[in-house]
Amino acid sequence: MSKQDPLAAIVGCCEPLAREPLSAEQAMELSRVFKAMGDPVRLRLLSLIASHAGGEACVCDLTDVFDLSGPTISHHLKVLREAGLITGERRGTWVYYRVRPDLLAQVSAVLVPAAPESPAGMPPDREALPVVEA
Amino acid sequence: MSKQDPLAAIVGCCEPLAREPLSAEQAMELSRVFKAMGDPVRLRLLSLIASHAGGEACVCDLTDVFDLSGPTISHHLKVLREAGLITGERRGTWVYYRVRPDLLAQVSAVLVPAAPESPAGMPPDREALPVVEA
DNA sequence: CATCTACCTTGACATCCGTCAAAACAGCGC
DNA sequence: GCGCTGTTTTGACGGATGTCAAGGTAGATG
Repeated sequence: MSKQDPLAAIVGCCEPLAREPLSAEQAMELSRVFKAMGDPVRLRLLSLIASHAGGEACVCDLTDVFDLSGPTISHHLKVLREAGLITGERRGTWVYYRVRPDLLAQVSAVLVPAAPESPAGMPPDREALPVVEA
Repeated sequence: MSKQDPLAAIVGCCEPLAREPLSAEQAMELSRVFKAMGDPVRLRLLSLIASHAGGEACVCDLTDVFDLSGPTISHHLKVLREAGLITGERRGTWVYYRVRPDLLAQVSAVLVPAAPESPAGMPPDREALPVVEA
């Protein structure tokens, strides 16, 4: 459970949620990644980096997209970095960030709904259960 | 953008992150789901419900798993419910929760790394870029 | 109707978090 | 070495959040 590289904790970590409950430790590590993505600015930053031409984005490409100060963007990038979602590389005065697709793939796989191993014969009306009125 | 049913906002919402940046609105909706999963207790609750026999769990199955008070569990379930991740149904004095697999599938799909449309010819050494030393 | 169990809501509190101004650090060119 | 640009860190502040005690609601039973 390395704090410096959450990927090490998450690789091979978890069956799909629908198959097996997470342990307290697994939930602790995985929730850190979700919490990092739980802010709209950070989520947009992640998507900007992931989809940027060349698979990486310079901080200078990111800061003007938001009406926020430089330190705020820097702070958000740090949160993403520490969650293991991105890696950064300095090239001269510029810093370029890339996403870690392996981590995203892992997290994505944990969320996948019940695999085709779902029990056959489930009553189809189960899907129509009413939502609780709050 | 219904506040009562985030699924309505997320269905068909988003290309994979790696393909296209999220808009501010998309990020706002999606980050709400991630924020809901960004707490270890809530993530464990979600996994317990998702993997429970019969695809649903009664609150009474959940409360003893944690060393937390009833109101805290209730609050967490509410957060998950309002994020659209679970639905609840009262049966007599008991309340049963189920996950919404369609929402999970959507969110999972957004996180999937670059699809097979990735540009061929990417230099393989790109994966070995060093992590910035903090 | 009274009593019970299960669950949810309210309000208070301590802790956490997003934001920015100021300061500091990293790298470059002269 | 100095001045510049780009980026990160630090510290303060206001707002958000996890937790629980107290209180309330929903449903079942006698």
